[in-house]
This record gives sequence, C-alpha cells and structure tokens, in this order.
Amino acid sequence: MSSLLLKDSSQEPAPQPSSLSETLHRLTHTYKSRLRETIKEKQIPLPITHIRALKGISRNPACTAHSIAQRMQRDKAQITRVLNELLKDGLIAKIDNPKDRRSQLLQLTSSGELIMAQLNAVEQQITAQMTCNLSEQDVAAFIRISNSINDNLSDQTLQSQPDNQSASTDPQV
Amino acid sequence: MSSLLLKDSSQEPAPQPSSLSETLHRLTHTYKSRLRETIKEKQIPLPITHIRALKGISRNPACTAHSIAQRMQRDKAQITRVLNELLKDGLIAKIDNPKDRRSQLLQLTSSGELIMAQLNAVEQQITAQMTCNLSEQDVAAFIRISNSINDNLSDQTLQSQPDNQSASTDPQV
DNA sequence: CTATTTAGTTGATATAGTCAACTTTATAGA
DNA sequence: TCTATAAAGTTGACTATATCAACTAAATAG
Repeated sequence: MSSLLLKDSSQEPAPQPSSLSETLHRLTHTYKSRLRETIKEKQIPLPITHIRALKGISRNPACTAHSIAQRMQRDKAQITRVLNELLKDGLIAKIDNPKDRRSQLLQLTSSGELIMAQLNAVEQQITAQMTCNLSEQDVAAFIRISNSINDNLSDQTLQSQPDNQSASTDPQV
Repeated sequence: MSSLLLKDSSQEPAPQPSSLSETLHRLTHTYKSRLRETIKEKQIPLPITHIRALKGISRNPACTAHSIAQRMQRDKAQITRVLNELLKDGLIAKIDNPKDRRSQLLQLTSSGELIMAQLNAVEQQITAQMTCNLSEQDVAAFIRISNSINDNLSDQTLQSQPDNQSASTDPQV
C-alpha cells in the first residue's frame, strides 16, 4: 500500500466540482484552512477575522470601528469584540476622535506593525502559492469575475423595491 | 430620511478589493449571507452545512458518512453531527452497509427528497443571480481558475515542494 | 429643544471548524 | 490463527464565526 498521501488514498481523492456553489464552498474552505495553518506555523496566534481587521487598520488612516465593519462587511458587534481583543493583545490603540466623540480612531501599535509585516509576508506567500500556475490574465480575470459576482449578490439586496422601506418582503426572484 | 438602502448610505458603500485574499473573503461572505437569507425566506430551516450534506447524499448513491466527509473535505466529527441532525429531522435514513458493518449507507427519505427539490431551485436561483451579467466563458473560467487555485492550495499540503519556479510569481496584484 | 440617527457595547444564541480519545469492525502480516 | 494496525464512526471539549436585539452616549435634523 503506497502511503504517499496524507489523506485516505483508497478512495478517489477529491472530485472536481462543476457547480458554482460547490466550487465556492470548496475553495474558501481550502483557502481558510491553509491560511490558518500558515499563521499557526508562523506562530501568529490570531484568528483570521482579527488578521483582516488588523490589515484594514494598517491600510486605512483614520479608520474607526464603523469603517472597519463596513469595509469587512461584518456586524459591528463582531467588530467591537475583535477590536477589543486586538487592543487587549496590544496590537492596536484607540485614540479619541476629535471629530466625533462617539467613536475612536484606530491605529497599530509598534507590535501591531511587526505582526502586520509578518502577515503581509504570509499573504504574499499564500497568494503566490494559489497563483503559481496561473497566468496574470487568469488572476486578473478571477478577481474581476469574483467582484462581479459579489456585486450581483449584493445589489439584489438593496434595490428590488425603490420606495419600500421594509424591503424584506419582496418575493425575491 | 430616505431609507432606500438597508446599509449605511452616508459612507462609501463598498470598496472593491484588488487582492486575491480580500476578494475571496468578501465573495464567500456575500455568497453565504445570500444563501442563508434565501433559504430562510423559503422557510427551509437548515444550516448551510446540512444543506451541502443533503445535496451530497442526494447526488451520490451508496454514500457513507466517510464519503460525504471526503467530498465536503470536512472533519468526520462535524459530519457525524450534521448527519445525526438530518436523521433526527427525518430527512435522511441510515441503512446497514452489507459490505462493511462499521458504516452505514445514507439515503434521502421522501421528505428529504422534497427539501432537496426546493434546495435545487434555490441553488439555481442564486447561481442565476450570481452569473446574470457574466458570459458563459466567464463562468467557465471562474470555475476552472477556482479549481486550479484549490488544487494549488491542496497540493502544497502533501508534497511541500518549495521549488516555486512558476514563471509568473507576481507578488499579489 | 426634541426626535431621530449614529457609533459603539453587551448578551444571547446559532453555526462552523478542529482535535483528541474512544468503540467497533476490517484487514494485513507474521 | 493471532495480532497489530487501520478505518468508520461517535463523543466531548473547545475555538472561531455570524447574527440579532437591547442598550448608552453623542451627533444632528427640524
């Protein structure tokens, strides 16, 4: 018995999905697993959501919890908790927002910057791995089509009933 | 106040990500949200993982918990629990596997078949929505590239061959 | 000034994913 | 055959992700 593979080799290894939905489920699961695995190898003890928030803060000057939540399209409650853990870990700091006393501006601490540098390296590494046998055209096409699909899914949520404020009652095509 | 939008309209709505990782995170989140929303509208009270398992059972004759886990690339513990809930809900049945007394064969009950018919309609509907402004070539390209990325991410787990010759090692667009 | 909205917090809950220990059965090999 | 190992499935514990509703405090429209 050749035990070349880590996974069960006695069954067919992994059927290639041809449906859009299965393709999506499988891709994202593999991607997230790989990401988790890699950051674990690099001894960066942060969940993926925290990493994305950190990245958002590092790339956006004068961001707030609200703007991070918008950018990540996540619930503000979830973001609050993530930010508080990053704060507790000393990776970010909240400073008073002179323009709005309800909110605070977020910025990386120096250890936050250090972690971010590592995370950027990890992201580059994984991106290189994902695209190693793809042409630049393919990568560009993938991003374009993905964004297009994303827009298609989002738009339907918003429009559909211009003058209806409840908006959740449409039978949805 | 015009409540045309569900989300905050006072800020820029949603910046288009140009990195592969952000694109992936955003796409899958939107997709899953839309899927959850749609099955909720259709009064199908099942989590997404359960739906995928059900679909796997419906499309695979003589499948077992193990083969479902493999196909979905999920932990067998997770699959066990999902299948037990589907069983409890009367959507599937386990029958003794004459070939192997450790496992049982899975099949849909008649209510499982009914739900599956609805779910197939939902999937078709969402797929149509996702691809409404895409050419067939784009959809095919998306599936091909996604599967390729998935393979790239999976393979590295097994062989860990760091040669990385890859003519086009562009460091993340 | 007052109504409403917005930013953020908190609690509760559901879903998802992972790991390890365990039982039962299958199977390879001495 | 006997035995060691592997495989199928279960269970417990735990972490991570997502969502909703109620809430406080500050901003703002009228």
